[in-house]
Amino acid sequence: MRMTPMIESFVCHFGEMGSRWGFNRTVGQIYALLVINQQPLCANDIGELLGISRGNVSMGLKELHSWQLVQTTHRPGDRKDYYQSRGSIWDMANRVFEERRKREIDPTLSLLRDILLDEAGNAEEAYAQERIAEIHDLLENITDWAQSLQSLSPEKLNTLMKLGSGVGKVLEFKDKLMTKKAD
Amino acid sequence: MRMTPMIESFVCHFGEMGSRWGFNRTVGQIYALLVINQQPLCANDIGELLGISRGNVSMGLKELHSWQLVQTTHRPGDRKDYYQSRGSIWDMANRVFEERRKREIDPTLSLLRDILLDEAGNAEEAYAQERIAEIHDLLENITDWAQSLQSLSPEKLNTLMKLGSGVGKVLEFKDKLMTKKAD
DNA sequence: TAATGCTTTCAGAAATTTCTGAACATTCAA
DNA sequence: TTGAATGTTCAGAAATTTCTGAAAGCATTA
Repeated sequence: MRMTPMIESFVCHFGEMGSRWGFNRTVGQIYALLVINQQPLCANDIGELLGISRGNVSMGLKELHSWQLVQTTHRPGDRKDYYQSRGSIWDMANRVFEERRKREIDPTLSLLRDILLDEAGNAEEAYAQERIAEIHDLLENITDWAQSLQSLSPEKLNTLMKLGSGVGKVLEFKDKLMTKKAD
Repeated sequence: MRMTPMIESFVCHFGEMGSRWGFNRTVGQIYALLVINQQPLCANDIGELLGISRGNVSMGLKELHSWQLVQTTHRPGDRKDYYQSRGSIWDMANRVFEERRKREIDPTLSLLRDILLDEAGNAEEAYAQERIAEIHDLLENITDWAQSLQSLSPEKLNTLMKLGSGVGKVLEFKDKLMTKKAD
């Protein structure tokens, strides 16, 4: 593969974007490269295309592996490992959400829970606990919800997203039905 | 205010969490302090409580200000600025989403769009464009959807979240109705 | 107009993160 | 058993981010 300007700008940008999403620049660039390249690439190719050291490539691939975003393939009569992106773009987004939840939200939730179990020592701490409870509940709601959305089929998720704020109407409708039933 | 162990652990952790969410440790800690403290604090208090320099406090508050997460108040006969967190926890979450979208997603969408406007120079670029289009569409869908959810009232959003994956059932139901209507 | 009390700015220091490359590990073929 | 090809690790170098503190700015009051 050659680095055309189009491909280079994508890979570069994805590197920067990556660092916002919880992995570093190199990891983002390696992944970008593998996503837009139909043929699997070996570690050497990757290092040369991105101009980074072998060690760095190895560490980056290790990271992507732990995120289950790449898979390794082999060619007959060739001992090199070849790497490919794994799953659909949807899978990728899910993985990123999941990983971030595990690394960033869960520990926070657990700390907040611990704090809420403590007895407030004074009025200030009592107030603090109220606010912390709000944050805890919000985080918990959002993550629970995100998880239940992930269990929805992609088609249903798509319907839901297409609905946009129109989902409000559907909810009203459902409310009406529930009320009738209760009569 | 005093830094009790409970409050200290919250503030510390929020600092680390903050750095994952697009603002640095200090900004996270200052915000945590203001959220759990009912009384407004002045810059000096903040610096002392967190053990950071005057300049750092000022920069942190400036950042929080630009995110519209704090407001400044004054006391009669006191020239110092006092700071308070602003809005509900929900507002805070919205602000964070919004800011992150503006800073992280929008530039990427715009780059991807530009790339998609270019003519593919060869088969490799054509394949790359296909994958880039997938990413673009996914990002666009998600952000559009997130935006339309933000326009929903908090109560409706809450209903929706409580529904969890049960939203699937409601969608099926709506589908049936739409089909009947079309008959 | 000078002094005071407070905030802001920013150059460079300190801390943190990322990257390199040499050393080591592993596998296979000769 | 040796050596060639490849992958992995990790100490320290390089790059990046964050923080400090001194200087400057800005009102206000004496």
